[in-house]
Amino acid sequence: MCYAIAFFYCHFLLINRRIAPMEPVITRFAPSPTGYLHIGGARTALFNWLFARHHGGAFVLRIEDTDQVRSTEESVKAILDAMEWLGMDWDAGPFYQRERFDLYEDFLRRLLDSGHAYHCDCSPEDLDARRKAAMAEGRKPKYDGRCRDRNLGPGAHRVVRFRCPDGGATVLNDLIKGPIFFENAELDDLVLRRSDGIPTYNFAVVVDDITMNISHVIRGDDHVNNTPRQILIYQALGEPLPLFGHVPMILGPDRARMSKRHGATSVMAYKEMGYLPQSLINYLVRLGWSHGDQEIFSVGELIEKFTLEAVGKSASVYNPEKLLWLNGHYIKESNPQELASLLQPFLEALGYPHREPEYVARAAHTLQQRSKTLVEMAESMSYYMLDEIACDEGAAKKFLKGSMADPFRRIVQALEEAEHFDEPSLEKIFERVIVTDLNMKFGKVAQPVRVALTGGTVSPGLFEVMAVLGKATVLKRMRKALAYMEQEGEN
RNA sequence: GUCCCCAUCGUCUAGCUCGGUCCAGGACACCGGCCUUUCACGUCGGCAACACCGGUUCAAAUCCGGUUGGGGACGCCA
Repeated sequence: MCYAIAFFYCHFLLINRRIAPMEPVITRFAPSPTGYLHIGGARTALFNWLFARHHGGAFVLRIEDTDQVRSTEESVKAILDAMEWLGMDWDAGPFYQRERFDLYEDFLRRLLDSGHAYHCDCSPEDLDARRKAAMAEGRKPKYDGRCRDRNLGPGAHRVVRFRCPDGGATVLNDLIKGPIFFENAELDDLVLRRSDGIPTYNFAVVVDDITMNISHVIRGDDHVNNTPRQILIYQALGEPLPLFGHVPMILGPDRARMSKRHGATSVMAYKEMGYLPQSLINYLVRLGWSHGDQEIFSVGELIEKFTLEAVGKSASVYNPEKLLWLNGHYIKESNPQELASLLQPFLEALGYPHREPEYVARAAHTLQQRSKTLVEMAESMSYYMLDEIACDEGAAKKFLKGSMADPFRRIVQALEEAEHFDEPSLEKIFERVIVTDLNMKFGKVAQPVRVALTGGTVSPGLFEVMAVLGKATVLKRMRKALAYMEQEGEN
């Protein structure tokens, strides 16, 4: 019976929507400034942003700071910084709920006047005790309605509660999950205004979404149960409903809700770890959303292709390895000049001396295929950046043998005479000296040269490295290695 | 405990709307071959899933019911 009514209601909503399409599209991201922007929040923001951009609508940023105790200005700044880094620009805001208290009062007045709200003087301690008792007896821990009909006026230590209908059902016609039915009897008389006069979240969001003309409320799954209460408030106010879309949660590897203990959850931590914003965007959008088999999306493509219909219903597990892979992909795709400037803070952090951006770009270019983060790339660049390289002792012992002294001497000599120091020329020189003159395999000398030049056994192709380093540096390092080998030879 | 949601490879997912084209496709990770001056990149190949039970049907990953499992919500937090 209830379902029949609910179904009918849904049908009504659908028809209604077709007749009066909600134009224009206005979405919002409404974080509470109680910490940094985390992965989950960023994805919610992203979906809202993409949806608005896709429809040529507006994206609003609103700071939900009604929690006086936990909200901080640093958090606001951290969130804005992260939004900016990810490239999600907003068309209006940021709005602060603290600055809108008068507005909430107006709406509260309407509810009070129409009898949809009432004052309540139950103390928090008392409520807590009653909730616990109800739980213990297996009853729903909802407000028991004690003050409902006491006709209390305003006063100190009194809150304002919403008078929830006793019967009937409320339908949430979710854009992602489909219709969801709630018995109103399950809902309770939620607090709209605290005893200190500050509105609660559930009331403030409704007022804000109404007054900001939000057409689509796209938010986390964890808000599903709040939605019927909010719908009831809209109805009590006689205001039209926005459309709701609840996106599934992001879980940690243990399938529990993502939290700090699952590792880095702060967006900005990824910046510090040398991730590119487009990697995070691309990774995040694919958690819950897909477009056939495609994995790589530019932001432009996302705006073009993003729809709520393609968002899945089930929660997804956060997988940092795939993000790493994507970052490697975008590093390969980046142009070296850009990379060089992005690299700058990481190079400085490692204490390398300053080098020309053009030089850094050429060095970075040789490492694009083998770096998954900017941090990794910066670390790999030590032999490009430092004058005195640190040589791995094991590698030196193994490869800088006395038997290599002769080939090295010849290489040095040939290099000294070299007119051009580009890759093809260098390759020709080595070909001549090693293969033709000495009848040796290039592979024989490659590792020793690599150790001489980079101090280690892992690096980009030798000719690439030499071309970047330049004649003077190459010769200096080759001679130094030669000296080491001659010394070894004597022992 | 009550309410709500979800359920395809280890993970992200395609397919489910319109049941046969799916002994289930792609990607990450993993394993192996090739390429090769190291490491990577690239490339080729491999491993690996429709949670379970029942129903509807000539036919079910796709529809229905139940079970189990997982998640979320039950605040004068958001």
